[in-house]
Amino acid sequence: MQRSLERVTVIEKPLLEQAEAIIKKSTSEHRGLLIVGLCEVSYRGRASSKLEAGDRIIVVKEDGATLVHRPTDYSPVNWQPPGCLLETRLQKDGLLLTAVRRRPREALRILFRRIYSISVLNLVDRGDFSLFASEEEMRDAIKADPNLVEDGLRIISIEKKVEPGFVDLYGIDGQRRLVLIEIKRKTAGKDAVLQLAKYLETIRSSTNRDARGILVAPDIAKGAQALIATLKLEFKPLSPRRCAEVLSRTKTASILDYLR
Amino acid sequence: MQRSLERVTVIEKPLLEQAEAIIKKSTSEHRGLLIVGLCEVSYRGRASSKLEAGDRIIVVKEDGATLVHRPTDYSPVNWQPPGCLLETRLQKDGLLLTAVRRRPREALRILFRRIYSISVLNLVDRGDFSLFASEEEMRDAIKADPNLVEDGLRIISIEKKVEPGFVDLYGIDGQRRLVLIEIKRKTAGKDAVLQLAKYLETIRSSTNRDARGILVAPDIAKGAQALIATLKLEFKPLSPRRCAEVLSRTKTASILDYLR
DNA sequence: GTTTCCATTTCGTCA
DNA sequence: TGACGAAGTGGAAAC
Repeated sequence: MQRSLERVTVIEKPLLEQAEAIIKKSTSEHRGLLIVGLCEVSYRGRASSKLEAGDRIIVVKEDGATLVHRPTDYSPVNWQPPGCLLETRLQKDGLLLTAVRRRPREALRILFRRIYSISVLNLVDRGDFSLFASEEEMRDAIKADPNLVEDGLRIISIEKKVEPGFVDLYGIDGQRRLVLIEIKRKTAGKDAVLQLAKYLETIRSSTNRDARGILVAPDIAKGAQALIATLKLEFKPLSPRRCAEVLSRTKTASILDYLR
Repeated sequence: MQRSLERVTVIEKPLLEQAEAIIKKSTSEHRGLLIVGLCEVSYRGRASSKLEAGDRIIVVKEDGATLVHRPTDYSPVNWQPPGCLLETRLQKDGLLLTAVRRRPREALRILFRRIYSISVLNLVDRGDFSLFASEEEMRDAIKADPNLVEDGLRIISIEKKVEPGFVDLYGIDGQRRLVLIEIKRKTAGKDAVLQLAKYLETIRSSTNRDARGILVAPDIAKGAQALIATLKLEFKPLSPRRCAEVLSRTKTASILDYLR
């Protein structure tokens, strides 16, 4: 069939009978689908939901991942993760598309009353994706250039085990004092401060040495700010952006330079 | 223009020049778009990312929400939330679609090398969406029928303020003892146990009365199980599903009966 | 497999 | 609008 060689094959306003055949064939061949139509949606599984009739965009991917998108909003209103079992059945009341997953047991049911268009996809995507300046990369940036946090700081270890978990960075400052660093990618809250305090307490009692606790984050919540003062910890503002820049200079010719 | 009255208007294999005009018109009119094409994507903002060339599905919604989907996986590889500013520009190297948001300042750049199809959407979706048996609804269910947790239990207040936060339910059992209830929609971990223990400690010291702590959840993690015993707390298995059923009986003829 | 924690979390609610 | 917690969170890494 020549059409299947096309990256996209569009069928406009198919009868539900036609749509049934197209969808069955596409899903059996593990092809992606874009369906725009009038439908009702229900879900049963980790929770239960019901979506009354309306026009929606349904994305069915090669791996079975199924998304039901309304005309607005970022999130799909209903969905099914990759690896689910897809079934299509023409009923009296419409064309039923079900996506079932076991473990957890859950089922998505899309009942099409009308279909405006179906796009059968045959896409090729081998492009690499890279994301930077995650919390881990912030650690790397600080490790590469501890001056980001404080002049004279030296990092001894990262993700050091300190009960009851791991402290992000562990170092020694210019006055040879121990420094614990807790990193947050975004606004740090009380939890981060308390976590750091807990680690600090553990370190102080186990080493019998004083230690500084520095919370590194792009910003700090008000309540956390007060806690910082109360617990005599410190806060050092540092954005992921800055870390990405530092990483781009420190590590290698960066992909950042690629981005305009 | 008659075509705009259609729910879906498909343009297959447009020249990039044509695509530019179509996309500009559609976005200016706040219409949704489905674009399938060969593109490169970059993002700068809360983090930075670069996606090399490949075939993708781009969903642009009426509210500006923009999703870049690869042929597999649930999550969009890149996106921009609703309310962003969309711009289209034809360049020598392709058709550039940018979605910019302020606060946080971030930009999504999609450079199309080729476009396989564009679907201009004109969708109508007024259907109500209802999700049930969320954690909040579990609270409601237990409040409506405290026997779900334990016979003779009476609920005094919900979301009661207990430093350092709020305890889900606050009640009195058959022996007139205070009962704190922590609810989790899914498997409860140590964090839930520790949280409950903290509230319990606060209550015990502030009221000088003993109190029971009951963790209500569909399941409990192994480590949390051990903690429960150690801290002399209690665990009561209760599924969101069960809560939904109870709510359906208690509240009104349920939407549950609707499903399936 | 389960547990834990991060996320360009998103999404809701509430002060 | 900001802050805080829940989510059918999803996703990755650790164990």
